[in-house]
Amino acid sequence: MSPRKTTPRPYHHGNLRESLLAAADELLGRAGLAGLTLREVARAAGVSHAAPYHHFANLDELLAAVAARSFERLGQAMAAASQCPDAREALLRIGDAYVGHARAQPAHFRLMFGPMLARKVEFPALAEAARQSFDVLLATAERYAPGQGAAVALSGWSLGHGFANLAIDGAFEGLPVPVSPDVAMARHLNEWLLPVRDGPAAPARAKSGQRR
Amino acid sequence: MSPRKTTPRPYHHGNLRESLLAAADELLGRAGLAGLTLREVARAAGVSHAAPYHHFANLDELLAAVAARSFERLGQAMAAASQCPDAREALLRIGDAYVGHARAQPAHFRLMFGPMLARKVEFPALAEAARQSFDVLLATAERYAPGQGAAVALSGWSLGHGFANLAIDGAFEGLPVPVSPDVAMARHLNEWLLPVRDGPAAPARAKSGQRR
DNA sequence: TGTACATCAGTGAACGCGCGTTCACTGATGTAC
DNA sequence: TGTACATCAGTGAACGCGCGTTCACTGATGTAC
Repeated sequence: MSPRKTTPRPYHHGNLRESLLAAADELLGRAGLAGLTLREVARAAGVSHAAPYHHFANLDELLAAVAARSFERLGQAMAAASQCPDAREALLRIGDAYVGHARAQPAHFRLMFGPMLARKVEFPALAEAARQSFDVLLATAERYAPGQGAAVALSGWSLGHGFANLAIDGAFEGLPVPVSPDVAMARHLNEWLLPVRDGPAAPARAKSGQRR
Repeated sequence: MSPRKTTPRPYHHGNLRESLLAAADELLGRAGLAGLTLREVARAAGVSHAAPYHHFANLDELLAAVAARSFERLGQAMAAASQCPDAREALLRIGDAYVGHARAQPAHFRLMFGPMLARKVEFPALAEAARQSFDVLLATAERYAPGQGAAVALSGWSLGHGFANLAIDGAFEGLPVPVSPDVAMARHLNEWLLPVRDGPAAPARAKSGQRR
């Protein structure tokens, strides 16, 4: 058998778009947001740095695609969590999934809510993926507190999002209180936000914090 | 009177460090985090781009100093809000100050919780300013719910921080629920988190969301 | 009060870097007949 | 099944950019005597 030096890379890749996205995904986790450049992605995918331009108009478009994919994964995890029959527990598990996602892939999390999200009008796939994630949360919140789903969803989202960001940014380090930046801690705070309900006939919450 | 072309800038500036910080502060608001470069700061302060190196070892040190100043301003606003005799109202006002600060200076807010905070060990002034802000919150939370200050503080911080971030990142735009990314909305969610207490003898909250 | 001198705080040229993007090109693929 | 040709998806050189940082320098300031 004649020794072939290296497997000759086919001139035409076949599925470079997917390969680029996969490479970008991996690179984002390894090098962070600042390390996610077009040239570095091309390098990781094993093609010349000009090749990506046949699949993405520019860097922003690739970033938006990576962000959209992350949102899809998050949405799927949240949807799975929402299957729990008990609405309150479902909300808590959604929170677990959210914070878990942020902690497992902090750079992805930052990208998802970074400058691309503000330009979601330009990137329909990203906007759609983000909306679907929110829909899962909203539906479950509505199930938990009929008629007050929006308030519950926004409170829970804010709390989970804030905790996740503070955790991955290291804001909790060195604080004079016992706090671990993990999912268990987030759930504890989330439970605080979600009183156990008596059942379908439970009295609705007061409008403006007048409950006790 | 002989027409002097321009007021001759003195070779020695006198207080360049302060001028650089002020210029950086202004620039951050105008050009965002990505626009905050050493060269641009020097330009804005009217000195050569090498001059800052006599006052800051490198870019990171300047960024950390700007972040520390922002934290000091936030801490002062929070401290003022905490003066309210009613502890619950004081907590709500601290939240107002927090979200208001984020909305008024989103780029500053991002810098404060950005990569510099994770390296707070290297920047004592930043760590100190951040800690003082948290202390204000913690003390007020403890006043509101003696013995449970930490949980209240962390819940409120997470909620306010998450809301602020989602608001300035544009995450609320286009959502299928009525939500305005402003201080009033944040206060509404915060009230949800903080039940009205009966007084010093009010029953303590259940440990794990068992209240209703 | 003068003077010599060390130190301080600026200047401007220069370095190297990696980036996004463009361009002419070329090899591979698909298709009409 | 062959063949001519259009289109597609790569390559590699090149452009210009602004950045952080370094360096030798110089003018201004402060101080010892």
